[in-house]
Amino acid sequence: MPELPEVETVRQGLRQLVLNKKIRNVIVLYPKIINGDTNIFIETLEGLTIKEIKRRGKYLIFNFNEDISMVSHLRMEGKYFVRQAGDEVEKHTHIIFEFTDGKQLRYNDVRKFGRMELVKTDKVADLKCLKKLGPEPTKSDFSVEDFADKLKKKNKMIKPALLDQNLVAGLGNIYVDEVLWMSKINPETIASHLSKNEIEALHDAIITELAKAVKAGGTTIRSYTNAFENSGLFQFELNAYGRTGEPCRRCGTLIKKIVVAQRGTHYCPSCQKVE
DNA sequence: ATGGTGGCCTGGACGC
DNA sequence: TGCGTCCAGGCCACCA
Repeated sequence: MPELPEVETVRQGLRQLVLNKKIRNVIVLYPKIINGDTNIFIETLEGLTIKEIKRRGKYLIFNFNEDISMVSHLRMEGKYFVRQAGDEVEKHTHIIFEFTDGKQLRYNDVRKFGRMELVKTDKVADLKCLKKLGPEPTKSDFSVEDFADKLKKKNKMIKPALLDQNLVAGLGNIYVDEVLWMSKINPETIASHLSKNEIEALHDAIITELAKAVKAGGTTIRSYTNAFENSGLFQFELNAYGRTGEPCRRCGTLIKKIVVAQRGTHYCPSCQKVE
């Protein structure tokens, strides 16, 4: 579910809720969520304290003491929330981190797609999944020159190219539709065919839109909530995603939904023509 | 190396 | 009401 703005919002909430808490024990109800040996996962975490929570792309990174980190990906519907020991365990809760103060951090995931794994803190950056991530979508990390060079070599459509996390990290189906609408690019345009102006507009839209969505606390379409179980607000600012049949806010043409690379794709057939 | 497909899971919306 | 079908915010293994 969550894309960069939602993961960042979860991170900020979790920092407020569980930073400096010490794990008393870990209960694993659905082991497939954990990459690697479940017993080692449990034994390693017991007695450790959460010192910091970071993010890279859509990955959450929990830093513990003892040079241990946990890399966690929520995929489509993963959520973290806090409960009190003894509270009824809800239906889709798969992992429970019980703290020494009686609070619990619970990982809940209806579709069981999420994954987490332990790694030495100094080896986090070497993880295969993190190594292939492109730059963070910020002014300081995301260079328009590098972006243009990579796009020139891509022979696939721009939508799947942006969903691939190695061009730039953090975009998912919602925000790809949004940044393409914003920069007036048709989602089926072959990436290498984009003009310099289009690339610059796209680059700018990626940085601006994701930052705006972080400020709004992310987008809640169906199930996403932050660590406090609140919805985001960015759905009210969407221009393309989920607006099938509604008028384009620029030109009034009805937003159309098609399938691109097996993903539902929303765009304005007038503003976003293939060049 | 690159680009395209199926699979992982469950539940909600919709049509009959 | 009940059943079947389709769809869903992501990623990886695998194929040509």
